[in-house]
Amino acid sequence: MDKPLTTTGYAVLGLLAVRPWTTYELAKQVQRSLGWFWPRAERKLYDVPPDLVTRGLATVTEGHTGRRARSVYRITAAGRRALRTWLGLSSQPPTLEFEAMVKLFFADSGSLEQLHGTLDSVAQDAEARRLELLAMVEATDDTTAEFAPRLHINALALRFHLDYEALLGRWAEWARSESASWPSVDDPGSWRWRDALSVD
Amino acid sequence: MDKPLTTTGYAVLGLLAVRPWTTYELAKQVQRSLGWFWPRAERKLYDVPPDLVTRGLATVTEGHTGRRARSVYRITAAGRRALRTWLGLSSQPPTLEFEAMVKLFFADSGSLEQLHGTLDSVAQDAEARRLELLAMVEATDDTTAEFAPRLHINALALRFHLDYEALLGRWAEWARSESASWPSVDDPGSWRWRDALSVD
DNA sequence: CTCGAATACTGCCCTGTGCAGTATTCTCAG
DNA sequence: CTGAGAATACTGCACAGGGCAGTATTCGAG
Repeated sequence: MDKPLTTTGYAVLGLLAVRPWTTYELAKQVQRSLGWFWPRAERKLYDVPPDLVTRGLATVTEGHTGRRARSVYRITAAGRRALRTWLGLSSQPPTLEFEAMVKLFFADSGSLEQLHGTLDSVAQDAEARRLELLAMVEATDDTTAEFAPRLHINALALRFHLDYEALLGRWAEWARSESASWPSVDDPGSWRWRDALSVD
Repeated sequence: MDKPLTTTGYAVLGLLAVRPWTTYELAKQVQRSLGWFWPRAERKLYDVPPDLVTRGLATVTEGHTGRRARSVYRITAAGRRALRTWLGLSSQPPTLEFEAMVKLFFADSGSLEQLHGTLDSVAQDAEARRLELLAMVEATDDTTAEFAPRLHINALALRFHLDYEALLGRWAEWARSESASWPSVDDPGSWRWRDALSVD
């Protein structure tokens, strides 16, 4: 098993570089913080730390709370080196999975009402996530935050995600109002598609 | 196998609603058009059409070019009904997988130079994809385009993707110049993270 | 006529998801 | 002090999906 570590592996290694974690904490923390740009099912995150141990990138301390198991994982020096090396490698381009856009793309097989419903949901969901991000910013306190020495880096990521959710919301509202002028979903009437694609 | 169709299944069904396709064409077409918002490996797309046939949503005509097999898939009436029903269902929120953002998030385990390299790549890749999209717009001709009656819908999707790539590029350039003022990757000096998160 | 590109797939192993299931410990309302 | 529900701490299983290698045929340009 000298296959290269996956991005998910490096993501967990990155968290271990901040402080030691139990698997359970790790599984929750990945979803809270990295979940915004590297979403992974909780299930998967239970497999990753033991794999890091077999690779010598982390160590495990098996403890317990009463009768219940509780494994604490710590990064090793080799783990820090591997992480640092990885930070210098080139990255895969971002990939977007956007189910509502698939529905929009095939909207002419349905009704204008269905398209409007899809776009309204996109706008509402994006706004909900934007408010969730803003609440996280509000709740951040320089003195008590767990990641206090990492707040400047967090801010760069948050700036992107706030703007990204805002873009989603604005686009969905724009698309809804543009398509509202169409006689039907497969006939845009006098609507000129090139006007919608002008580079401003 | 009365499990619900996956989004990938509906995506292929949607293409079949436009016109009949061979598996090979389908595999290429999904990557060219839907690939921007529903990326799937070519390999996977060879499994989908036969599955649609077993569900009665498509039919297959086994033909050949010389000695080589060539299966043409067509949507059925049941397929069109299934597609139409699906267009009215709610969608999963968009998910973003952004490896470079994981690298940014753990940038304090590396150097400022590594962070700048990551951000430069993000900006360059985003600009390359934006130009690719603009070239697609330029090349579109109302009279000959294969998807001529669908250009208005295409334009809504393209507007999003152009703005999305522009956002990626602008964000990466902004993050690079902001972080350029930091004394080191784990010390932002006098840089105030709250200023970066103001809502304008 | 030849060689490389395009066509047309299949097998295999791995990553990752979703869901159900199991069991223990903590917390707080009554 | 007690009982119920939330949080902790996982595992198994089936299925979706990705990456890569491999196979073979046909087309088109020089």
